[in-house]
Amino acid sequence: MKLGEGVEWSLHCCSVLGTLPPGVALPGARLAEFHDVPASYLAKHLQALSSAGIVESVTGRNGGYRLALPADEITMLDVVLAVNGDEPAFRCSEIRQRGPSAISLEHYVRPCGIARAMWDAESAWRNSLRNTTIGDLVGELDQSVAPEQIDKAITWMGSVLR
Amino acid sequence: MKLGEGVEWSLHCCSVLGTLPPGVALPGARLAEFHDVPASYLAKHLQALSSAGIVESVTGRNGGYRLALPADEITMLDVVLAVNGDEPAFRCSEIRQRGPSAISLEHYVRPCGIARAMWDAESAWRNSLRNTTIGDLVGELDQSVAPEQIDKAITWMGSVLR
DNA sequence: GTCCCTATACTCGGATAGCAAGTGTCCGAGTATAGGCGG
DNA sequence: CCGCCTATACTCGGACACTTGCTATCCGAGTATAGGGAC
Repeated sequence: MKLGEGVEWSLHCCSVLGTLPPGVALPGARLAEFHDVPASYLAKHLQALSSAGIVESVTGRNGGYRLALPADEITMLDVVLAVNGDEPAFRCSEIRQRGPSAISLEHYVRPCGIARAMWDAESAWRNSLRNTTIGDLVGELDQSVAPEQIDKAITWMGSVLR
Repeated sequence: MKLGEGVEWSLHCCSVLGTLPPGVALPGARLAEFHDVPASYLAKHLQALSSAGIVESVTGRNGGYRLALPADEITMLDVVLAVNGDEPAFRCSEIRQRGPSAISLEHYVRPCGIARAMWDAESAWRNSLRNTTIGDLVGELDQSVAPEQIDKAITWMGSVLR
């Protein structure tokens, strides 16, 4: 079980976009510069976010990305699934239907206990992520980020948005 | 986020081993045959379970694998972590310490909200898996497996264990 | 001064290589058993 | 008939190829803007 690096980047990007004034877009290249990550690769994930309807792209000059919904209506789960794919982590291959003790297919009506337990665990994981929105992340930035860094970020943002 | 196939195999193997009389060992090749999976590859995961102290190997003729602990003392989480690695799925690369708004290292004392939320979700996942033991899985086999299949499995097992 | 047109520069989007990890396989080291031999 | 010894066959354990998916990159299509020119 491993989560791709793009998940972290995407969540940070959404947080940044959530701090912008409504309607203002930030280019992908600027988002990459702000986080010091490869711009070309970040673009791939921003594309996924765009396809999922989480961010929307503004083309042309002074274009970029901006949140497609209010920050409070975007959950962390939405972002994670958009970037990492919405397939469940555990996939039951029904190996109980194979081997020397297999019986006719019609007897397998109830999922096996292993699959149920794994899916329950994944539901717990998803529910936890569903309980935090991008708006929550933005709201607690002043608690986890030093004021000095916030000032620098605001200054940089002002020079970029122009 | 994707869980390797070996996780499923390992959990099923532990369930099977949990049904055996105490002290009896089942060779990896028979476990593979019972589940109809590649024996050579399953051996790799059984090795991991052995290293983790979940199963113990009995060498030589009539050897094989058996649970190293009572089935009620082995949680699903133990098995999953042994096979899939115990690294957290989400790894914070501290990208907030990079880019144009970075400040001196000493200001980053509290983990960022994103990492905290991701870790909380993973804790929920782990806690859920911790609440189910191999013994629980064995105990509910008669609810999720048809009696006919149980009979066939017992018959096969008897012919193999000799 | 105002409006329109064009060229520009900037944006996103998808198609294209490189690499790590999971997947699959193999052969060698070690051991408990089965059978034969001697007493 | 009983005990010992040896050869065997079977076990696990680690070292070696292959495939999938994540990582990283590039170039082309499209558009809002900026500037210049005409009215």
